[in-house]
Amino acid sequence: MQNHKVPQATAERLPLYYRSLQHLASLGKTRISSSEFGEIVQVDSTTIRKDFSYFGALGRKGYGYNIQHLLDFLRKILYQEELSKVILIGVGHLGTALLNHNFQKNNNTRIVKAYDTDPLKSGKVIAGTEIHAMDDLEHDDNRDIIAAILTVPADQAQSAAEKAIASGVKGFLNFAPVRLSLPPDVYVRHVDMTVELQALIYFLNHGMEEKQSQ
Amino acid sequence: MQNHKVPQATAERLPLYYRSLQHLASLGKTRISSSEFGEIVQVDSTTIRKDFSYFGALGRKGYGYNIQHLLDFLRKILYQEELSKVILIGVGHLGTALLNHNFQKNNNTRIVKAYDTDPLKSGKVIAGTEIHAMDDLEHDDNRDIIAAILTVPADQAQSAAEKAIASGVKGFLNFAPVRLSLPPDVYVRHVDMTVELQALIYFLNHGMEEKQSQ
DNA sequence: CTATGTGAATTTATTCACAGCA
DNA sequence: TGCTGTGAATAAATTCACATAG
Repeated sequence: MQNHKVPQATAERLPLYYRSLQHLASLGKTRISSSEFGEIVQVDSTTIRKDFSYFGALGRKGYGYNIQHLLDFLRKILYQEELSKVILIGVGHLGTALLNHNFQKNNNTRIVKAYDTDPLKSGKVIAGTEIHAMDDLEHDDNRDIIAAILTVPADQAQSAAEKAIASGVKGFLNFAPVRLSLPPDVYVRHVDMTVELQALIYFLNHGMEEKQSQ
Repeated sequence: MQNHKVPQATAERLPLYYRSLQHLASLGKTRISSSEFGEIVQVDSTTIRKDFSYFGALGRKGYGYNIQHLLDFLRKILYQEELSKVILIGVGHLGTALLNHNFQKNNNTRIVKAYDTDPLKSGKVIAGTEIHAMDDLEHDDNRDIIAAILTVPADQAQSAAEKAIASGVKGFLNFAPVRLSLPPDVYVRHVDMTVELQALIYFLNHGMEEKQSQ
């Protein structure tokens, strides 16, 4: 069995598994059962076993899963063996926060360059990352960049994304509160904090006590 | 037909609809069809019609939807008529960014108070929001607070959440990269940027060109 | 003729139930 | 016995197909 038909829901849980297993490994833990792991990541143990089963037999009956073995496997499938370079577009409050954070912790992803429209910002360096002028974006060669993090205001998101695509970027993590209209070969994930907060308030007010999201 | 059995997926789209309709209204638009709206929010038009149908007939056949009517309706169901007060726990880079942003735009939600462990920060005011000492959290009366935004480091998230619950908070928007173990009447939504970025990288590398997330 | 509203069909995801290996 | 791996059953969400109202 190979990754030729991995359900989307499964794929979206893999990074969570990966990070959690890294944490367990750092505590010195070497094996774990699907039920113990399920409690930690708050995913039903059957779902975990099924998720792993799409990639073949990763565990051992009566034993559970070897954490290092899972990590080695997930590192490959999540392309964490090689460094994934991303750019950040929009160095406002949120963009600056992400630059300072820069996904350092056990994560082979790095913001290598940032862009901003503000001429006072371009040329500066924040947390080791140089800020370029937004006007340069579409002319740069960013074909070695896998994705862009979009932290520009809503009204600039579409045009910024188009410039990034012109420079070679194929994916976006979009923090701007708009949906982008982009070519079908471009993949976008939205991180929409306002929507999340309103959804939270909706569920709290309508009493969905049981369900934990994601 | 009332909101007595609204699917979770529908509920999670309502804030997106609401914001997008606010934007359309601000452009002076008064009516919209499900298909035109679907293109804007990137949700299939049938899904939109079905979503609205759970709340009764909000549109008119042959006409579409009256934007103001939808807005009035969504404002109620999303509890945007009254101000929703939230607190922010953890005034690091991300927390500071959220304080500066503070959900101002057409959103009746406000961060009214922040907490941080750093004694140098408590007492200060950022973007009009006062920062309190983390030690005060569990003793404060936050029963008028609907939710807390958790922007503390992973290893502090669980204990910070427990203190917030002690103070009366019932919901969390959790930015910390851990799953929280909390009483079943507490609702948590996770905003997990690292997971999102890794999922994006996964899909880009495994070629899922078609699908747009969320 | 347009565009909603909705049962029915389909697809996707989760959960059950248990066979089988260590 | 303990725990995985997986077909079968169920549940949830989406999409189809079309009747119907304006």
